[in-house]
Parts: sequence; structure tokens; C-alpha cells
Amino acid sequence: MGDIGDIFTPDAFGESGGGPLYLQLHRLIAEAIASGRLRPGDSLPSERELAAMTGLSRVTVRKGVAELVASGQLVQRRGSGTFVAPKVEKLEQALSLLTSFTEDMERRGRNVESHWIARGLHAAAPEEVMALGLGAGERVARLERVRSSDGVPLAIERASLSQRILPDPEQVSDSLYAMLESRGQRPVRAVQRISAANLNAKDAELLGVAPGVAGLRIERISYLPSGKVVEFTRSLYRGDAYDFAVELKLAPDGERKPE
Amino acid sequence: MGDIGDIFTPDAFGESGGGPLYLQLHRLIAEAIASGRLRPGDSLPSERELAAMTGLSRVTVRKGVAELVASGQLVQRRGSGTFVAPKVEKLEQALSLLTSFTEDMERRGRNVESHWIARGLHAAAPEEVMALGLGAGERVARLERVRSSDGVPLAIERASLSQRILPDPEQVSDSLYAMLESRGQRPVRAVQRISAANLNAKDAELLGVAPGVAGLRIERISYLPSGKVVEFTRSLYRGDAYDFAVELKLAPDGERKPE
DNA sequence: TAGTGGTCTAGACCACCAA
DNA sequence: TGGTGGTCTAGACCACTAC
Repeated sequence: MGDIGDIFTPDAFGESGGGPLYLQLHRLIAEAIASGRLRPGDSLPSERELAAMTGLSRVTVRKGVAELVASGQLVQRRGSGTFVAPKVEKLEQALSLLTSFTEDMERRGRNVESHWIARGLHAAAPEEVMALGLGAGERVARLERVRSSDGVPLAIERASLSQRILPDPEQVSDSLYAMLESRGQRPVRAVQRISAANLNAKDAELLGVAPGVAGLRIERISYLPSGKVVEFTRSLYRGDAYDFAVELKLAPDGERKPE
Repeated sequence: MGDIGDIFTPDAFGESGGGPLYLQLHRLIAEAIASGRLRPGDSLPSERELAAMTGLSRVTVRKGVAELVASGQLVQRRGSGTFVAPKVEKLEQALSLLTSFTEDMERRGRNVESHWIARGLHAAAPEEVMALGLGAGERVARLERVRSSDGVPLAIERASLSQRILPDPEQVSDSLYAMLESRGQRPVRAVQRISAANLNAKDAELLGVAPGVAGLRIERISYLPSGKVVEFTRSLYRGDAYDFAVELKLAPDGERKPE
């Protein structure tokens, strides 16, 4: 037997002085994962068993486990059990090139799946009017989808384009950029803003992770050579599945801005 | 009186069919914040009061509140109460220029405070040997500090440099880059990797937020003109306080990489 | 000292999944 | 059907803060 039976014993608690009991349990599990005694896919003892093994109440066990679930290290399935989360291979992506998700994935030889959540023409929200520089009453095409690769959901993409640029959103199949290119309206420049946020319940479900897991939020506004705005896209990437890479250069003195 | 008394009534629960009670409470509070009925700095009723007002148990109230604390919307202070988190002004930073935190802040006229956590020479960790390309037995200077502006902690910075480049880490006062420049070893190029992660208890405390809040993790390796590595820095930024901005360009055909 | 959040318990019922 | 996680309760004690 060995492994799991030895990890969770009452001895590890109480006198060890390691603060609250749920934190001690948390640490115990985290260390077992880090050290490889618990490996991705392994199942943990049930909450009730864990409680019996450690001498804690089930409520306390749940609290200790909850944080590991919230940070994506454990996965819980009702009726089934608690498991060590499968390791996600981190994808590295260059951040300074204006490429589309489809192209990125194809370049590294991975397949792409898109699951449409919504696709259609709508009245513009104030945010969209601002970003796209729309006139009064102008409608927007909205493309909302989950992007996956090899069956793993990686990102939620919510794109908005003026109806003038994309009158028929239903025509977009896989690659928006391919579609735009065929219409001679592929953007050549874009500005992105990157921040981090905890995923809410809805977005977490779309990405197949627990609510509260950290996600990368990227807002992109891209432009035609003429300077006209093409798209306004808000994306949410799984924080554990993505690494964005950027190369920085020292600004030449001439480019350093005053103020 | 009005406001707060009206928000939390038993009527809002039970029959409304909105799923688990703690989620209903969560939604109730989140909406009160979003709509401005609860404003930054406002205090919520105590957990016991809230339980009495809503007819829920205190455990359930705590669970409903916990998620808002974990995502940074509420702040709890033991012995004092629960409050709506103060609004943090999001700082925007250009990601394509190789500048230091100190310079960034000065450029926008904000003061900088550094709180040293550790500063000294150590045996190199494997990760550091890799990143810095160290020889056997070579020691590293470690600089670990919390960066704040106007009293608000914004980032944790953990920098490692070869002892050859920075023999005496104690000499670094505020700006590492200023120090390097004075020694003629200012980097001119760097590569960064950006991802998102939930802050652990230790880092969260350093940044003055609740554990589990989303943070932006940035790893930077920077180089001298000669191509030699200067520093390897791992930073954690508060996800709610930072926006990194990048400009993207279409890769000219000649630069597009095969494979 | 009175009130707050932080921890912990024992026990209950439900929804779901697998055999 | 038996076991799993998901929700919920009432009550207790502690550590801390503000007065």
C-alpha cells in the first residue's frame, strides 16, 4: 500500500503547531503533489475517509481541499471523487506578432477546435461604440467562442466588429483573420492590454476549470493600414495553459517620451 | 437608513430559485457593489447580523462572502469588520520597452517605495544556474523586494544576478538598473514571459490582498549588448492594479518563421 | 469589554455517478 | 444502490480590534 495511507495520519496534525488545521492539510496535500507522491490523475481519499484518517471534521477537510481546487491543482467531480489535476503543457506564444489563434496553433502543429457560443448582429454596447468608433445606430457583429486545442479549452474569445466590416458573421468558420484577409481587410497593427483576473463561474465553466482560477485577460484593438479600427476583442486565457513571450528593447533616446 | 437595510432581506432567498443560498447572497452583494448601492470603503453588516437579516446560518454567509474576498472585491479585517474594497486605479505600462519599475513610476510622476525582503549572496538554485548560465560553484546575488507606489503594494520582484555582475547586493538602494548603469552593465534587451496565477498565502500577504487573488507573473531575462545575461527576475504584479500594453505588428513575410 | 472575523465540530440532506 | 462531492445548520471557542 504505502503511499497514500502514509500521507494522511493524525500524527501530522495537532502538535505540529503549523497553524490552522485546514492549512496543515492544505500543505500536506500540496507537498505530496509537489514531491510526486501524488501524481496527476491520482485520486485522493474521499472527504469522509480523509476526515476519518486525519481526525478532522469533514468541513475542515473540505476547506483544506477547496483552495487547491480553486488554484487548479485538484479537480473534484461529484459522485466520482477528488483527483490531482492533469498537467497542462504550457503553450508559449509570441506577443509581439499580430497573428490569429488559428495561425498560432497551426504554426506549432496543433489542431484547433472552435465551439461557438454566439454569433450574430446586435445593437452596440457603449464599450463597443467607444472601441470601434461607431456612428449612431450602427450595429456590430459579435463572435463569441471557446478555442480549444487537442480537446483542451484554452481561451474564450469575444470579438466585436462593425457591421460594415463584417456584415454577415455567420460566414466566419474557423479563422476570423482568414475571412478578413479574403475581404482585403486584414489588420496590420494592434494594441493589446493584458491583465489578470479570477475567472467567474460562467467563464470558468467554459474553460473547464474551477471558478476563481487565475486567467489572463487580453483586450485587443486592431487596425487597418488606413488607421481604421477593424476589431475589438476581449479574450480570457487559462492562466495555467499559456505563457506569453515578449522581447523588450531599450528605447533609443530619440524615442523616449518626455513628460 | 434605506440602503443596506433593504439589500439583505429574507425575501430575496428561498423561493427565488436562484440555486444555492450562498450563491444567491454572493450575487446580492456583487450586484449591490456593481450598482453603487455599496461603495468602496462601505462596511457590510457583520456576519452574524447578515445571518440574522437573511435567515441563513453564519457558515453560509461566510461562504457567500468568501468568494468576493478571494476575488478582491471585499476586504475583511478581524475585530473590525467587512468592507467593500477600495478602488484601485489601474496603471498602464508599456510592455515593449526595457525600463525599470523605478523609471516607470517616475515617468508618470508617482513616488516609489521599496521594501526589502531579502538581499544577499547565496548558492545558486538550479533554476538560476539555467537562466543565468552560471559556472559550477558560482554564487548569485538575490534581491527580493515589494514595490509600492503611494503606499499601495503593486508588485513583488525577485531578481537574481551573477556575483560577477553584482558582487555587493547591499549597495543597491532603489533602482537596480541605475546601479547597473553606473557600472556600465545596463541591459539593452530582454525576453519576458507572462502568465497568470493565483497568489499563494505568502505573496498575497506581501501585496496586501487575499490569498487566491489573480496575479500577473512575469519572468524576465535581460542581456548586455554582448549577449551575456545580466539578470533573471521573477515578478508578481497585482492583477487588479496593472494593465500591460503591447503594440503588435504584422510580421513581414521575410521574418515569418518556418516550422 | 463588547463585537468582529477565523476556526472547528457533528450531523443532516441532496444531486450525481458508477457498478 | 452505495459512495461521492455539494449544501446547510446550530453552536462553540479563539484572536483580534476598538473603545
